[in-house]
Parts: sequence; C-alpha cells; structure tokens
Amino acid sequence: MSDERSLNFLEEIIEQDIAEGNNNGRVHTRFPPEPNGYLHIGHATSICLNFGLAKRYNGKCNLRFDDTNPVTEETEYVESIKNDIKWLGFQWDNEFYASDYFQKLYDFAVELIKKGLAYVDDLSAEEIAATKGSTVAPGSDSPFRNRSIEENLQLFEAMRDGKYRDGEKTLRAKIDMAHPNLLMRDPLMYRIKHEHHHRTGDKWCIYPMYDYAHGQSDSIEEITHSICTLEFIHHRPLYNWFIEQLGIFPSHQYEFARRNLTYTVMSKRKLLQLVNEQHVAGWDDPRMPTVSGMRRRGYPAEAIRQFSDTIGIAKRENIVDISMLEFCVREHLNKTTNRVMAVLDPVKLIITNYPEGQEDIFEAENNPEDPNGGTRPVPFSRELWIEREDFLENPPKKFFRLAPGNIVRLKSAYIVKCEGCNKDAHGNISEVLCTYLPESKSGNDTSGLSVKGTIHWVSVPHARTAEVRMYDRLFRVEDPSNEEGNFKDYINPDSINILPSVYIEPELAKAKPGDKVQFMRKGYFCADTESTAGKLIFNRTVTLKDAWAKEVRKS
RNA sequence: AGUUUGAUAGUGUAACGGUAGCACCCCAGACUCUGACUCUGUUAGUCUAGGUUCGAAUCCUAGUCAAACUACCA
Repeated sequence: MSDERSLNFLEEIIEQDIAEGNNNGRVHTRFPPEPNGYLHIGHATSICLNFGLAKRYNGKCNLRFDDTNPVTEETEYVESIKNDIKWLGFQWDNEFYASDYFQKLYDFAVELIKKGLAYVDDLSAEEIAATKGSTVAPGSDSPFRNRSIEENLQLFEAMRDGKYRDGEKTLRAKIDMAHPNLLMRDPLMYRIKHEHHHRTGDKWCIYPMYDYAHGQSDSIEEITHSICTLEFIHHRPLYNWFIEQLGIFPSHQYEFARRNLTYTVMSKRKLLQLVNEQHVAGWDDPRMPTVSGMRRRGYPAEAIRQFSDTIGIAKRENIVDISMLEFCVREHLNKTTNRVMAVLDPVKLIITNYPEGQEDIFEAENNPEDPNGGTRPVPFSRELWIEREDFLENPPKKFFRLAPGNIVRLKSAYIVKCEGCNKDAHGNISEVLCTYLPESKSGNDTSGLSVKGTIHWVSVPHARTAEVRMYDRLFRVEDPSNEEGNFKDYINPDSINILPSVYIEPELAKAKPGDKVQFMRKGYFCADTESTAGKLIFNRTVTLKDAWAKEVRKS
C-alpha cells in the first residue's frame, strides 16, 4: 500500500471498501479454476491478481475448484493446477471444491422452490432454446412454469433420486422470460447427468450449473471480492439475484479484461487442438503458453509475476506485446544465470603459433552481474570451435569479428589475429587460421591492444556435446485467432529447430534438468526435463537482443 | 437490431476539472573481455462533433468504432 505505483481499478474499489468499513475491512479473494485443462499465462496473471490483492491487503485467497461438470473434469488436472500455482510462488489459504457444497446447494435450491422462485421443467434443451426469445424478442413461459410448490419439491427430489434420464427434467429459476438480459430468462440451475464425479463419485446424478454454483460458493466462503473476466459481466445480475433471494452473505463480483498475448492463442479449445493434433508435443511443450510449457522453456516464475504486474489491469480489450514478457524473462535471467560457452554452428579455428599438445585452463567469470557468482575452469588448446558466422572472408563495414587481418578477443582467453582460412573441395570454409598474442592473456593483458570484438569458443579436444532445441514463437502472425481462415494456418513452421549435437564447454555437462544458463552471445537456455547425464538437452528460453543482426537486416 | 462494457503514442497502463506521465517496442549515441547488460537522448497519443467551464483525457449531449451475450460449458 505504500509503493508509489498508482492504484488499478480493483485496488481502488478495495481501498474504498476498507475505508467504508465494508466486510469489517476484510479482503478475501479466490482463484476458481475448472479442473478440465492446464493453466496458461492468462490464468497465471489471474492468479497473480487474486493472490496479489489478498497479500497486499493482508487478506486471504482460496483455491476453489469449480468442479460442477463431471463429464470433463479429472483429478489429474487438479494436481497439475495445484503444482502450477505453487510454482508461481503462491500458497492458498483454503483448498475447496464446489462439489464440497453439493448438499448445501441442494438445500438452497429447495429453499428457492419453497419461495416459489424455482421450478422443475420438462422441456428439452431444444425447446428451452426455442422459447428463450432473442436479443430483440422476449421469450415465452414454459408450460411447466406454474407447477405447485409441492409438485416441484417432489419432482426435484425425484430428480436427485435418479428417477429420470439425462435431460428429461431440469430445475430452473423463476425470474422473467421477457428480461432484456437473456441470462435472466429462467436460467437453468440443475441438470441431470448420470455421471461419475471425480470427488463425489456416484452420490449425485444432478449437478448445479455454473451460475447457480459459483456465486453461492463465493458466499459460503464469504468471499468479499469475486474477480472474474469480462465475459461474466452479463452474469452479475443473476449472481446477485440468487444471493439476494437466499439472503446469504453478499459476495460481489468484479470483472476485468483478460490479457491476450501476441503470437499465441489462449483459449483452452485451441490449445487442446494444438495438443491433440500434435502441432506441439504436449501441454508442456515449451512453445505452449501454458504455465507448464513456460516452466519447461525456462521462464522464471519471478518473471511471470513481474510481467503480470507490469501490464496492469483494466476493463478494455487488449493484446499485450510478447516482447513485454520476453523483457521480463531476460531481465530476471540476466541477473541470475551463469554465462557459459556453447558453439551452435561450428567451424574450426586453428591457432598456428600455439604449440600442439599444450593447454591452458582459464578461470572464467560466471556472472558479471553477480559479484559473488564465482568462476569456473575453462580449458583452452590449439584447436577451437567457433561460430561459423563469426568469420567472414569479405566482411562488411563495422564487422568486429574475425576476418583476415582483424583481431578479436577470445572470451576469457587470448587476443588472436586472423591470418586467413582453408577451404574444402567445394569451396566451403573448413578452417580459420589465427595467431595468438601470449601477452594478451585474460586478466593479465599487457598487450596494450584494445579490441572491438569478443567471441566465444569451445576447445576441440575438451568439447562435450548436447542437443539444443531452438524455439521461436508458435505463430507467424500477431493475432492468429483474428486472421482469416483457421488459426492453425498461421503456425510458424520454424517454431522449433533441433540442433542434434552442439559443442559445449565441459563444465556445462554437469547441468541438471531445469538449470538455467546463458549461452554467451546466443541467448538463455534451460536444461530440458528429458535431459540426462548421458544425453544433455537444452531449450532456448529466449534470445539475447542482437544489435548486429538488426544492423545486417537494415542493409 | 437489443442489452452491457469499453475507446489515451505501435503495444500495455497512469493522470480522478489544473504542465498528458511510465514501461515495452522503435530510432540515435555512450560504455563494453557478451554487438548482451547498463547509461543518455529522440520519435510518437487523448475516437469524432458539439456543449458546460477561466480551464476538459476527465463533466454533459449526439455520433463512430470495438468486444461480449442469445450452451442442460465454465
């Protein structure tokens, strides 16, 4: 509450509530996922919002699974959701399930029937849709709308006791079939589903609808601020109606605009398609905007929290530039990861005046951003792997790397002067030739030379290998859902590029799954979950900014 | 069509009747044993038209545009 940042609209509402003494100054939010899929970046920002608000105002935040549809929900999802929330750095105050309240909800429904505010309807789904009316025309009353309270009570009990087949009857709220808000035209409260529920088993064959279950669940938990996305705004009158008719704790619903991201899709349905049709390797594919995908890719939880904070919260439609997220990822990784050397596209460099069989061991700084980061040994020899793109026979202006006659610093080692190159039978460069300056030894440089370029390298005889998966954005257009045709037509064919065997410095061979490093001058990488001591695999989390690439693109 | 919500640099978000600011991106430069990081600077905005006011992004009126709603999903 003391920071300088201005308040977002939800914080303003909460601070006003506190100032007016509403709810005795208590703040209680909740995160209500349906356990029917994996969490994505949109959920992550919602988690940051709900848990963040609770923390900011010394309140509480419940985790409540909205498990009112047994057909799609599974325990597997419950576990993955809990795992993701914890990984993001949050701990819920209570773990609840809407299914905890099935009996209570049933009792509430009986109460509404007794008040003449709910009735059992025999109409089919099609008939209900047909009598619903439209945005410009009122609906019409069901012929069963005026059954007696006694009959409704009896029928509802029979529904619960399994006397009817799926879809044969429903319980509806008795509101107004001519209401301008379609959701208020006698909405369904209960439907019959003879389905096994992941928590209540076969105890129930009637299940409450979202609109009936959600608000009452909030109320039972005495949630003060029930925060959801904009599409629920039309549901608010109904949310309030149930609470008012029942005379229970008045939770209030507030809506914000979901945050969209460029170059990806966010709907569960679309993500499911990507997985099922194998456009990606699974829910945790590092290209997926899922929490598990981002984790596997190497995005730090701190970066996701910072991102959520940075983009703010409002009620207008938006599409946030992915570069904002990538900035947060780089910013955090820059401070925390060790620098290592890996050569992705190798060409051999031979130091002609360095004796064969000799080697140096350099102590290389792990992280210039961290004074306590320490050093690691890096072996050096006569033959090194360097990046093919770091040598050009005919360089353009302002090329500070290797070219005949140029000098460069080999990172943490010596300054070398390029003397030329050898080519194979096809005219391809096979070897770059250099001489080194012994007096330019890193940390002990008496050469007096200043070099414009520094390149990374890996000693040939000491090199180890690893598979590297170069990931890029999943789609080639900013907003695939808004393009003509199917969103899948816009998948980026180069979203993954596997380099089966790149050269890495020996220290890196110790990397364990989940370890994050910076491949110097190449980007941030994370050891994949499938990585083993026998077969190392690194995922590219995000590239470094590359001013030279930009320069080249311009000309 | 109706209802609801919204509209501020390319993107996201502030300014709550009194100097339109911040971050990302872009561009230019400095620094650099990462063409990274860091630092400096620059470009660029109130949907339109009226009105109220000494003064309007903010209040009022009308319009324009966008999104959501018409599931026995949540």
